[in-house]
Amino acid sequence: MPTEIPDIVISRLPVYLRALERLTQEGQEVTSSHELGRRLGISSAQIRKDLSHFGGFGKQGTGYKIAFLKEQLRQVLKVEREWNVVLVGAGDLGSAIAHYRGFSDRGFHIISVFDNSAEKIGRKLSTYDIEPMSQLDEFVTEHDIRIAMIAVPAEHAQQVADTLVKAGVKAILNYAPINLSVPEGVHVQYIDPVLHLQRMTYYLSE
Amino acid sequence: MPTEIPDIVISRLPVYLRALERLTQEGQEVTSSHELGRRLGISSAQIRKDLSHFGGFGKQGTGYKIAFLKEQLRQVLKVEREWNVVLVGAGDLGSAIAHYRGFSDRGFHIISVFDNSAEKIGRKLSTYDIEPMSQLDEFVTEHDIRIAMIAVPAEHAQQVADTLVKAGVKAILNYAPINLSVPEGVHVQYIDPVLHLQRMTYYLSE
DNA sequence: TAGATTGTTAATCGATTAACAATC
DNA sequence: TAGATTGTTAATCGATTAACAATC
Repeated sequence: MPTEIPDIVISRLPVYLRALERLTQEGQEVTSSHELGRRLGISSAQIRKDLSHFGGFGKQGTGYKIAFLKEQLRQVLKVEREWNVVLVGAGDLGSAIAHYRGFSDRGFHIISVFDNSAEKIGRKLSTYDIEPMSQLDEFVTEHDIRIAMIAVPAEHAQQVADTLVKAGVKAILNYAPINLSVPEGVHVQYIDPVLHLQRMTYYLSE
Repeated sequence: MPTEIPDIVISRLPVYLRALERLTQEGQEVTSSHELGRRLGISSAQIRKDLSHFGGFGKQGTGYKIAFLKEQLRQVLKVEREWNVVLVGAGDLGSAIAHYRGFSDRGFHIISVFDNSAEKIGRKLSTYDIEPMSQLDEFVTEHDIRIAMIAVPAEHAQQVADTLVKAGVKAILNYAPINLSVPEGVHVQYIDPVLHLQRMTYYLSE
């Protein structure tokens, strides 16, 4: 059995992948753990250790072929494929998310948007028709959706999450400023920009 | 001298604060490390240990008075005051940020928006006039701005960061999908939603 | 008083780093 | 071959957890 990879290692792989993509854009074809580490502010030892969990991707003396390493990381992370996701919430925040190009550029396609406000249902949000929440369950099941984004007010987020999980969603990107409780096996990541700002003000002098 | 508080402790305080605000909304006045831990999926010991870095905020036998603890955490984090921030980048992403209410609701006020596109300058973005990048330096200096948000394309982000730092900014919330290099004493937090999605796909079965 | 929960110390656990043999 | 850099093991470091005396 393959030994369990620590979550913290997995969480760094997308950062490595992003840096490698940047290096490619800059026209580079080979890199080393030292160069990558310098760019990311991480020790070279950590990068080598992290990568070694998945195999030997480099060559002693020369480093890593960027194209190859990128491909390997994409496969490990399962982002070499395209993913369909649903977005729940068509308010200010949902609207911003729906208009953001970065998701489909990088393989995550929003295929439907849901909201419970009678006046929004049927209207367009970016290129999407806003669907009623009552159809969320059925839609997720039928399209075998694994990933959802929640952009509803905090007080509805848990209930939306429950519906999503019941319908089979296994990964939730939660923009509501609240911790969700989900069963084992369901993954949640949080985005709350204010929280990031609050992590920095501590260090600011008067 | 007060012993150095680990960054990881600081990074959890806003999460505690957010949970306490939620409890207040639900009408609760007192809580315990156990209850908080259960809500957040964190051990009660960790919460007590984290809080104890800053003083004894609770009472044996009864727990923590929420209003008091919130106030203490706000002061520790320096979010009991209001902060002015600048936003650089008025594209899709910058536009979404400018329209987002959550920042000023929680004490972070965007007071100006900058972009380098000739066609955007002078136009309105939400309630803001878009200013030319050439005035960024002067504006930051004059208004003694400490916090900035970067929402420009990856290839310009480092250069924007350099300008900001030179003008005196000490905290950057970076939405561009690239690692910034900044001098010691300048803090950067990153927001890249795709990266969060990529941290979950690893765990999804075929 | 009895029950509950804090604040803190000591023990455990896990992650990071240092170091180096292997090898390109 | 000499120089460079990987992959990996062992050592270090730091964070989390367990446990409990103090005390409300």
